[in-house]
Amino acid sequence: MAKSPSRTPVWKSITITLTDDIAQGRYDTGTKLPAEAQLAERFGVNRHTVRRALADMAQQGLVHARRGAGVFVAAKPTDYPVGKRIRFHQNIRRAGRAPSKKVLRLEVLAADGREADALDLEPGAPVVVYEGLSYADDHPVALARTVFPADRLPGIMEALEAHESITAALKACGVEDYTRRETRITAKLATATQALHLRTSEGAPILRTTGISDDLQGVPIEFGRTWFAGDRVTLTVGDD
Amino acid sequence: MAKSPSRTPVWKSITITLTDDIAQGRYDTGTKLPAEAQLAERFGVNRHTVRRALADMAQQGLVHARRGAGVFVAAKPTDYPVGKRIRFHQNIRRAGRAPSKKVLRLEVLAADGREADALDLEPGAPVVVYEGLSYADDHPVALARTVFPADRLPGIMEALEAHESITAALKACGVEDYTRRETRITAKLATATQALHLRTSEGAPILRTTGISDDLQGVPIEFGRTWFAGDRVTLTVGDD
DNA sequence: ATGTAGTATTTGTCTAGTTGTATAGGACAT
DNA sequence: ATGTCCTATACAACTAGACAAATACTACAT
Repeated sequence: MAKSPSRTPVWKSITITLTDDIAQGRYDTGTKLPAEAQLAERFGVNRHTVRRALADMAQQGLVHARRGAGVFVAAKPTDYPVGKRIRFHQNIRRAGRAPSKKVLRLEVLAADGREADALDLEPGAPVVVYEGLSYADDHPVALARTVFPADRLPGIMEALEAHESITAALKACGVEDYTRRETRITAKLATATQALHLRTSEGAPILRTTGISDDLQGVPIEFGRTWFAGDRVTLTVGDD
Repeated sequence: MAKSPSRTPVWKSITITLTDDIAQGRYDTGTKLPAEAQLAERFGVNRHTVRRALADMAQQGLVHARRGAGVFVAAKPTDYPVGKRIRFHQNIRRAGRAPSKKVLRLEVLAADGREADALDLEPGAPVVVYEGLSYADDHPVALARTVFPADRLPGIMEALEAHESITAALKACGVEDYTRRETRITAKLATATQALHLRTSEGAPILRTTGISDDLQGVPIEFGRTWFAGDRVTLTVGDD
């Protein structure tokens, strides 16, 4: 007897294959996928199993089904440029999609060791902790936890609440421009809460970026981590 | 049977009985056995005891179970010649069996790098992707994924749909003859979907051939991979 | 050309049946 | 004591078939 029968459900492997087909551009945005019955033939499974896979993809916002018409590709995995100038709203808009954000947490705390180190502060200095979700076309793309030096950016808390983008909030605090000093990227597995926010499953692959941004004088003004749903986002590095 | 302590386990006697039933032709190859629950009732044992017997028979390659569908009597081994002239229908017919094929997928897509390289095309040029199952006496023998250059073979898509064999379809597109430039053979483990198509189990050994065919002028007209159920197919090389 | 009716196609939903897996426990031989 | 054989129960994963509902397509009358 073979040792491991079906460790991964069949429907999941179908999800992976179809998601890859879309990511590779074999099915473009807006085009119709083959009918469920045809996909069932192609994969050698019952139609219901294909439906299970498509339902999973629909929940992630990758496809959208219309009864009687077909299943259509809703969105290609988002290309997200990582470089010196990271501006979420600009990036998403450039991809022809509607950016928005939701504040999950906003409070003033004392900086811990690593935060103080990254932001060049005394340990225990007040920092504004922002946690939020970023959306593209109402689909969650990124979960971010960002720390700002409170004393260096008076009014940042109110600005973050009022303005739609972080760039706009920083500008309201007198930061005309800012650039990324460095960005580190690693792969993680989604925790339960991360999965909930990013509308993926616990244990799904996650891209985590860690970065520090400076203002034009080279003074650090932001230290944060961002988590991306790995199967829906492609980080691109290089051209900037 | 009084209270004599049976030296042979119950499950083994079930194996013997069922194996004999198959050998006697009471269950033909490809047909479904009664459900495990019914067999359990017939033998007056628990379902798990029947499963133990069926697992033993499955390991011997006598039967094959499909979750949700049933347990089926496995097909007999097939010899499959590999050489310069590979013609599935001819090969199968020569073995005294009835060939047929089923189209699983037929789409026009953009060629990826390897496909373009193999077919001597520009990357992104249109290719017809064909995926199909080949049968001998209604038993799946091979799972094929073949890529044809769309521009070089006008009408190939309709021809593949209409004609019973690939050779016939190519002839309809003006390809009188074609030969294998090279064939590579490796062993793989069956993925879930491959196993479903070939009626074997995930993780079972699979023979994979990769090949390119040229027309009489030496122009590549086909690049494809074919998967065979390793325990049911013997590839033969040499005489041609 | 245009609207309409009919047909075929496609997704949504439901019910039922089958195998795969996990857990728990009793009987029995070595 | 330990492992094998068998029973019992429950649930997950998948198949199978049928029908409803929404849409797309085609032929036809005007």
